[in-house]
Amino acid sequence: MTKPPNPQRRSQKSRDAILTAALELCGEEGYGRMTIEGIAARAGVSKKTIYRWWPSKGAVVLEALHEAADTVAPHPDTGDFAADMRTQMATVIRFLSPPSHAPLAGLVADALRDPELAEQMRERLVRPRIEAFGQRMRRAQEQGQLHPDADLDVALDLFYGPLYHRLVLHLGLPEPAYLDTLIEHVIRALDPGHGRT
Amino acid sequence: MTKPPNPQRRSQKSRDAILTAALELCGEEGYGRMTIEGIAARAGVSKKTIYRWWPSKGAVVLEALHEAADTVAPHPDTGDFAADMRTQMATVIRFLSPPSHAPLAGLVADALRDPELAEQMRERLVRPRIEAFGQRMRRAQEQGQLHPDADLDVALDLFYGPLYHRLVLHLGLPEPAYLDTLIEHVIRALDPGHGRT
Amino acid sequence: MTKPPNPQRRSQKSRDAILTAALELCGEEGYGRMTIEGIAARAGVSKKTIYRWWPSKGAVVLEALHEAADTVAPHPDTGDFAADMRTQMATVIRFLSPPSHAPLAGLVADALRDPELAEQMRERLVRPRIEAFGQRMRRAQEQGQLHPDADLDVALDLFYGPLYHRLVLHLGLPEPAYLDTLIEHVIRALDPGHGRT
Amino acid sequence: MTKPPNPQRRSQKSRDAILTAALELCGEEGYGRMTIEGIAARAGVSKKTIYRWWPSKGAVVLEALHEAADTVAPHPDTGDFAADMRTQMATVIRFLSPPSHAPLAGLVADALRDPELAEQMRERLVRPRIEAFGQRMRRAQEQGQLHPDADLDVALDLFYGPLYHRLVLHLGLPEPAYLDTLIEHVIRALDPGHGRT
DNA sequence: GTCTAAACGAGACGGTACGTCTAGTCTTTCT
DNA sequence: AGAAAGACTAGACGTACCGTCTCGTTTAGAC
Repeated sequence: MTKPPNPQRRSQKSRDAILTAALELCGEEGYGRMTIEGIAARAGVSKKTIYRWWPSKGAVVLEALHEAADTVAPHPDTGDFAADMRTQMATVIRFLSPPSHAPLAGLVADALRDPELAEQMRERLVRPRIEAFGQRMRRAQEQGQLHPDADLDVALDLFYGPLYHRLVLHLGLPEPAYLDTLIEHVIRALDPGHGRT
Repeated sequence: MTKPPNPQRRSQKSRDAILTAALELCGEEGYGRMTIEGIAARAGVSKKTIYRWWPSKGAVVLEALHEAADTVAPHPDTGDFAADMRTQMATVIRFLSPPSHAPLAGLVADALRDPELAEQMRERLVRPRIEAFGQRMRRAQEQGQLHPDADLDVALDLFYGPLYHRLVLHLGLPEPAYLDTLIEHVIRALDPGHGRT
Repeated sequence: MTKPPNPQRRSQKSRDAILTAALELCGEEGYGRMTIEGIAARAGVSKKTIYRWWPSKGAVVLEALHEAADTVAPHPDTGDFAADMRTQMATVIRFLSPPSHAPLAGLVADALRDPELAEQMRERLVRPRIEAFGQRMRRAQEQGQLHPDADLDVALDLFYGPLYHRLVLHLGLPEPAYLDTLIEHVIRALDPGHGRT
Repeated sequence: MTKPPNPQRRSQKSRDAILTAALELCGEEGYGRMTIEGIAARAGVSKKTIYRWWPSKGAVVLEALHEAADTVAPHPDTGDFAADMRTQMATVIRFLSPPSHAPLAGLVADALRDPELAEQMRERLVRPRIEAFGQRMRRAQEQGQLHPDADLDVALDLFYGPLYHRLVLHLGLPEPAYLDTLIEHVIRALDPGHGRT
């Protein structure tokens, strides 16, 4: 019944102010204490304008992260796969700390109870990063730094699983030394040639 | 200043009704839509009684899960470590999948924004299961099914990390065949003898 | 600072559509539920166009009523003053009764909280009708049907006061028989010869 | 579905604070600009508490007026009916004039678009005053100051009609001298013995 | 077996944020 | 330049829960 707004007439200024305010407030007060009203006030924007373009607080944060994310944690390629993974994962860890103020952690929490948001998060935020990881991994295989039969899915699970496991069970994100240990184990796991003789 | 209530005079009937109502409502409406008011109404209990004994909705669900959990996913010991892990992890996966995932997923979501709850969850729900996993792993080492130098933390991260990673990023929990692949990789990773020649 | 629009370039079509839409909506949904947005939508006109020419919803309705009113309740002159008053007042009563009372009652309500609108209503809608009543009364005096010293203000108050009194206190507008009784009383009151002996 | 609140547990303090705040705000900002939010803030009360006991702003003002009204305009009885009417009507006029006219005028305006409120206003605010007027009038008849056949309804219409007529059409409430003239006319009208011989 | 203190049910309270609504302004595009 | 379309800021609306706070009413341990 209520016809959708016309995106062509959208105010770029308001959009930017909203996304900026959301990230700021998330950092200052934590995702949980941040409210739509607070975002509107900070951005100097009417609540209506937020509700016109986003269905929920999570959707705003998702778009803000999407906007910022490409520059945040790219996969470097220095030629040393293990070292590059260490660099990239350290960035991700920094991005998830501290959990209560991390936009991504809040988004993860909301997505656990909002399937629509979960799908958006997966498709817009997660998938592209999985893709980027896949490309880096394939280069590592071509350069002989990773076994050519290594499975992308398994690699993803073993590299990043520990991070989210520790994040959501509050076991403490890995320290650098432990991160090295983890990466070493995973690379070994991905080499099927190392099975028992 | 408000003195704590006397646990000796606590009504067992109310406590049980509250925990039962919480799990029921969680299943029926979802964790997010469940409210303290709703639990009180369903349990035939005053809101005050809930707030007297628990600080938050999450704490109620945590206790309800704690009550139910010991029986949920014990670590079997048939003598075959890989097979036992497969069995146990399959149980965990079932527990993390719809429709039964609501209470735990909701709890995880709340804990991401409530450090107090996060600590309770870790100490009461997670730690005991880590301990149980540790015992099973040590037996596997004694029986020569796992390398004696295998690191407990790494093992935990690599076995269970993929599950939570996939849960919170909504990538779909592992199917049985893929679960086998994962376990195989992890056991290989835990064997330092499989390092480069 | 915003200069007034040039009335010469005003679109007659828009003006008519707005006034028509206002009266229609007033009848269909009631004055209170009618909105400027609704009028604009119904008239196929931009809100801006309404605000350009009228300061408020009340002003639109006022103009619409003004347009329609001259033909509504003229003072007949059959030579019988009492009978003519009965006719005219019956018309007014019909105008103040459901379902047609919506525009005027709404206007009256708005004017009670908007002095600007109140003044417009008095000058454009009320004054001309008082003038018309005055002319009819003076003819009645010339024809000897009303005492030559009868006071116009008092006559107006006593004839029409009961109508508005009953309208705004929701006491029910006069039935025909009671209207006769009222008119009889008023005409008697206006004859100072009928003072105490 | 939503069961009504229990009046026995109602907080008298909140009720009084709300009614007081409503009348104060009405005087300070005017009925139209007064909001439920404003009343709640001024009274130090939650909006919910207002909505729990009253359906609308008008209902609050109605109750506040009802509370205050008995003491406002009683019908004196000095033995001189005309003089007493003059006194009482002057009080009413003062009550309907700025700045004190705000609550009643606002209520009248709201009642014109809210039938429920209109009925409440009539039954709780208007009827009792009509009854009081009727009693005074009957005493005047017994004391021979008013014709024994004088009609209560007509008397009410002719005495008070001019006040409301002038109020809602913004013609200016009667000055004292004109009030005398009016009363004189009305008393004459109510004496059927003064008809033409 | 009373007595009595505290836990209980019920639910009203002050708050906060929600998501919706309309007012009135401003911007863009078309005629 | 006027008008249509409609996005914008502003802010009140009425609702939902929150967590706190009385109220009487059980009820269980101590006397």
